[in-house]
Amino acid sequence: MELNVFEKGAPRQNLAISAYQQLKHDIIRGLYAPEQKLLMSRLKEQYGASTGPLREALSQLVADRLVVAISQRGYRVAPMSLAELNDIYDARAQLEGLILRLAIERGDDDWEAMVLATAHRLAKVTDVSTPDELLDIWDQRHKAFHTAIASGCNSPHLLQMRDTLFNQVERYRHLWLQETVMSPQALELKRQEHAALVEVILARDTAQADSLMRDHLMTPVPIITRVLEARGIR
Amino acid sequence: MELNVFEKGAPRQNLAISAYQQLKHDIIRGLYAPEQKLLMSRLKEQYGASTGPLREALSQLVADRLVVAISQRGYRVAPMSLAELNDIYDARAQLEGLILRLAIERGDDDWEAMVLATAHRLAKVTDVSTPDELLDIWDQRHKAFHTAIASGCNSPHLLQMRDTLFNQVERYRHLWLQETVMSPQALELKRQEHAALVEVILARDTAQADSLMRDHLMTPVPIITRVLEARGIR
DNA sequence: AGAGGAATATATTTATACAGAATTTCAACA
DNA sequence: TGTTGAAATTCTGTATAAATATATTCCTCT
Repeated sequence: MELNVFEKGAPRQNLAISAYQQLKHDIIRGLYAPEQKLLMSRLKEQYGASTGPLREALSQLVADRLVVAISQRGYRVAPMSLAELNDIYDARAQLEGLILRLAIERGDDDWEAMVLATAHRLAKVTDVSTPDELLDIWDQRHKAFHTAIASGCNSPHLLQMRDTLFNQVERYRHLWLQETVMSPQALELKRQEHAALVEVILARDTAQADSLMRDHLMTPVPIITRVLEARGIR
Repeated sequence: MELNVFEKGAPRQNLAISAYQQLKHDIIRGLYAPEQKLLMSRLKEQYGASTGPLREALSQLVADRLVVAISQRGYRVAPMSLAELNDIYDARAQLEGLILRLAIERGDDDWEAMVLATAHRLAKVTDVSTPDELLDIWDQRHKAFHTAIASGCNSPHLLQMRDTLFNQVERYRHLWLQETVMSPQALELKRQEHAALVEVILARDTAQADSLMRDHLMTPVPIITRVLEARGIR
């Protein structure tokens, strides 16, 4: 009998797909510098795939705006800039605000329950052991919390756009996570922000929720700005 | 000296790129039915490219959500449904509303000038000769008008999301354009809607503009619904 | 005889290796 | 210093081979 590693319905792994996932991961984590050339020969040995699948993976990363392609001149990691940082975070705050207002308008009881549940899981994350594990689990539950809130808007296409934008944000956001080592104080502050968010959301206070969400999303920008400037990126 | 056909910065033509553009065009124009299988062998002779470039083109169409890929089972044209129609148009109305509010808030004098200019070009489109040409030119200037309005928001990323969503809308929108043969009356009605939009936009009347824009964008939905139902799509 | 299911055959996707075209590099020279 | 022109590198596309899925045939059992 064959051993079936994959979930039912999940697409079986291609070289193109796995190369795409790994490359994306590595670019977001800053393994390759912005504007660095992505040499086929290097990628081939790095990801164990040949030109065909790799070009396919790179095409998708171009669509994600994490890579730029110049015909006959290969692929490069997309540049980073303060202008892009500001625009991405602004666009994200605007979009997330829109989605939140819709969610408050459209969300049902299941949605409220989901928001409460994910908020609770996030608040309880202080218990775990090592700092590395803490950061991983906190980030994962933090994403789940915000995704739960957004899901209330009930629009697959708006949520898809939110995802796409998040992919682009994540490269900048990673700089923030590296910088902020998640002190107990910072964690407690975030916990309070989230609690406040939950409260106004469940009270269906659109204006207040919108405002809190914006502030919550924009806080990393000054820190990331500092990091980028320190690296000579303007 | 080399002859340079292309704009500065515009990517030079690849087989992958031209195959992508043609395929996208053909899918939007309904040349391939929803869920129709896209056979490599057929695509190869149709677009004069071999598997490599074609897979690359198809990858990008998957990112555009115009094509779906199933591992080891090839590519299919993305399905269409009433649910998707409604969600796409809703998401678009919401996003366009958001962008319009920001444009009214942020747009400068150049923006106002551009809105007026493109509105004028659109209003003057009745003069041209054949009906086919009329539809082409009207559609082109109509897009330019709405793009000019949106550009005021001053956010490349929001405009990029708008573009992406518009690609997905266009397959449905094409059904509407085919159905509405652009009678002089319909054209006159649209002209009035656009004039009203320009007026409230320049008056910076956010609420009114938002409301007019929503109505303007949502009008095709009932007609497209009828067409889809007539084709047995629900 | 007809339905169900294994076994075979065909078709299709996926990956690789190679050939041709374009670009970049780098040294020689004005 | 700047330019020119080969050599090397790299990108782009095709042909081919391997893996996988789909269709067909044929056999068995009720």
